[in-house]
Amino acid sequence: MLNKDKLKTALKKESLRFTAQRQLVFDEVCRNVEHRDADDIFLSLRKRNKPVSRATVYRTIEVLVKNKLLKKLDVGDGRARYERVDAAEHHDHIICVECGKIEEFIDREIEEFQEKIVRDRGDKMVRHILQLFVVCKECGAN
Amino acid sequence: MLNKDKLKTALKKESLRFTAQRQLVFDEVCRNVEHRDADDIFLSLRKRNKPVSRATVYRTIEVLVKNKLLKKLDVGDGRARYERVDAAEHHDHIICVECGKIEEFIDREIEEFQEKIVRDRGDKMVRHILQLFVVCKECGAN
DNA sequence: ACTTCCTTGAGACTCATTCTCAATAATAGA
DNA sequence: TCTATTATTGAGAATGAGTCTCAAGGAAGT
Repeated sequence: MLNKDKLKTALKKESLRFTAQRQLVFDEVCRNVEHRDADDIFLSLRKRNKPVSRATVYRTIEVLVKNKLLKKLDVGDGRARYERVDAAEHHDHIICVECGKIEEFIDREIEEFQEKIVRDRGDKMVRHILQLFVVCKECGAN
Repeated sequence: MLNKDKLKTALKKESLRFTAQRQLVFDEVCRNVEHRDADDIFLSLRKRNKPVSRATVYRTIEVLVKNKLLKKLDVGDGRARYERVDAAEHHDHIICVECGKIEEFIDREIEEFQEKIVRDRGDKMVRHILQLFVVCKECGAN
């Protein structure tokens, strides 16, 4: 499905109108720069002379997250990060506490253990967070 | 080691003075009510006629977290929770997105997988977060 | 095109947390 | 113990990410 159609589908599902601003925000997050915060997106649009207000950026992000076109990431510094969701598999994050670099990893086995824990308790998994805070190889070398 | 000594040791290590306020905050968090936010601690002290200012509560919490007498927990609602660290083993959290209940679990195998991932990359683990967001059994039944 | 009612933008507001700074208290030294 | 030094405290101001307000503008159905 084309990007534009993904957005339109999501908006229809939410009974929201398709607008130029929502398209601009979605285009911006689709530029595939990873782990950006809301202000990055706002400023990037403004810089490219496609200004959309902060309020609209936040409002649009909310819709995108709700419809799984965008993933929200909390790295514990009080600013949410967002990353585009595409066909790629679910992944978790390794965050360097010194340089702030965020990398991704996947571990099927851990995923399965998590599922099992929840299933065994009789709960229903909604989502999960697995974050490994490290001093990365480069930072550790200094 | 006695609680008071744990605090004194931490303060000495940080070159900070032992004060009645810091003792009060530490006593309060040691009352073992789990997963409290900073304002809970502040209000609880005030209610028991042991008022300590918000600023001091926050400042003391920071020292306690840094010295691993308290663990900070981010459940994604914008208010940090704190739980006392005692002899008990490290654990992770299951959070119900409907009722807000926070429970704990331990899984040695997941822990080991995490260690291995970091080790294999050449990074050094500082801490990790594993949170399973669920609809719990009780909430799912309704 | 008309009408309805949703969306937008600018800035006010919220709320957790941090900062400021003058008054107070802890510690070291005499 | 008394004093000098320097850290700590508290009240409230400041911060900053995110949310809300509401009048003006725009999308969509008829």
